Parts: sequence; C-alpha cells; structure tokens
Amino acid sequence: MSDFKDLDPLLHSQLRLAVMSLLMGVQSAEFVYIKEKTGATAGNLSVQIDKLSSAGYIGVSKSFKGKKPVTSCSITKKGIEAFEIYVNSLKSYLK
Amino acid sequence: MSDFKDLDPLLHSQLRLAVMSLLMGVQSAEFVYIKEKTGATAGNLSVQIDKLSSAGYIGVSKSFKGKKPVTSCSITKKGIEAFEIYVNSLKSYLK
DNA sequence: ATTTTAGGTTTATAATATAAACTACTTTAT
DNA sequence: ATAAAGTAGTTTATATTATAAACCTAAAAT
Repeated sequence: MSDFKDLDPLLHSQLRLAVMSLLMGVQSAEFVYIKEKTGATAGNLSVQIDKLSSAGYIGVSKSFKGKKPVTSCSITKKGIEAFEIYVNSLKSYLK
Repeated sequence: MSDFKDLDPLLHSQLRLAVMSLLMGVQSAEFVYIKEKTGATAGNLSVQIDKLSSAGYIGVSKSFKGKKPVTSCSITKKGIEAFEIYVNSLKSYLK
C-alpha cells in the first residue's frame, strides 16, 4: 500500500476496536461492563479479549467479587501505542 | 452495540476502504491506477471492486484504450453516502 | 513464431468473525 | 433438598472475508 498506511489487523475489527476504545478511557473494565457497552455476545467478546491479550495489547486478571468470577481488563502501554498508530494510519483513509 | 455505532462491513475492509477513499477524491479512476495507489494485488482488487460494485457503491465501466482493456471506476451517490456514514460511525471509536 | 507483458478474472486457501453449545458455579423457587 | 433459572464466562463449529496463486486473453517484443 503506497498511499494508504497499513491498518493493524488486530485493531481493524469492529469489536476489538470498540474494546480498545473503551479501555483507552478507563483504568480497567470488567467483562460484563464491556459486554454491555459494546453489545457483543459473551462468546465473541471472550475470543476477542483473548486475542488482544495474546498480543499484549491488554492485560486480563481474573478474581472473585463475592462468589462470582470477575474478569477485568486494562489496556497496556503497548496497546495504547498500537491504538494511537492505528488511529493515525486510519486518517490516511478519511481524507 | 450500544455505545458504538455499527460499521458497514462492506467499508470496514482495508482495501475496499482505500478504494472508496481514493474514489471520493476523483471523478473516476482506472483499475491500474487504483492498484498502484493502494498497493493491492490485481486479484484482490478485482474481487473487492466487484463487491463494491454489487453493492451499488461504485460504478464500473469497461472500455478500450487503444487496444488495451481499461476498467474505470467511479463512486456513486449511494457510495458517497455510505462512506460518509461509515466515517461518522467510526468517530465513536476514536474518542 | 514463441516469449513476455498487460490487464484483468477465477478459484483455492487461509484467516476472521460470530453464534451456538457447553461448563461451572450461584441464586431462587418449590 | 432439589430442581429450575441465572451469571460469568469458554469452547467449538460454521459462515464470511481476505488474499494470493493460478489462470485467461490479447497485444508487444524478440
């Protein structure tokens, strides 16, 4: 691609981008909260969180709130950088 | 998706978005020109142009320049609208 | 005349997205 | 106490998408 910058395929996905966008604005967010805000199904969200986590774009920690399992996600430095690069690259498409 | 607007899947593709972005700025463009500007392979470009054309987002006309076949593409009104909606929706992800 | 190049299209394969089905537990109702 | 329903996810199967490789047709070049 000469005129257009490549878009990180990991971020160029509606749901993963929504997750990252959301995490950009907060310290951390729980699975259920992300699910609501994005409108994703649990299965889809679970898969996409795994991918973001495997890439090191987010951190995931599992704990319990009372007796219920809670999955918390937060964006990493690497994730912030990737998001910023993505947004910048995207601009070459929006002229 | 509650907080995030849906992104037209037809436009949320690196190559198709590049093609549309390019066509937004010109009256029409030839296959070979688009191929160069986007860096796409001919096969991939052919497929994606078909999809944009089938959706009515672009018009495609085939003719000859001397003895060589030329495929010309231009964005349609429907395409312009879809592109604008896409860009707008995208903004909900870039906050 | 046969090789190479131009301008594509078609087809096969790899990657992605998504929902449906499942697991493991907890809470509520009977 | 037990069955039914709900919560919080994960795994698996399937449909869709993206992409490159192989192919086609005609024109130039050697």
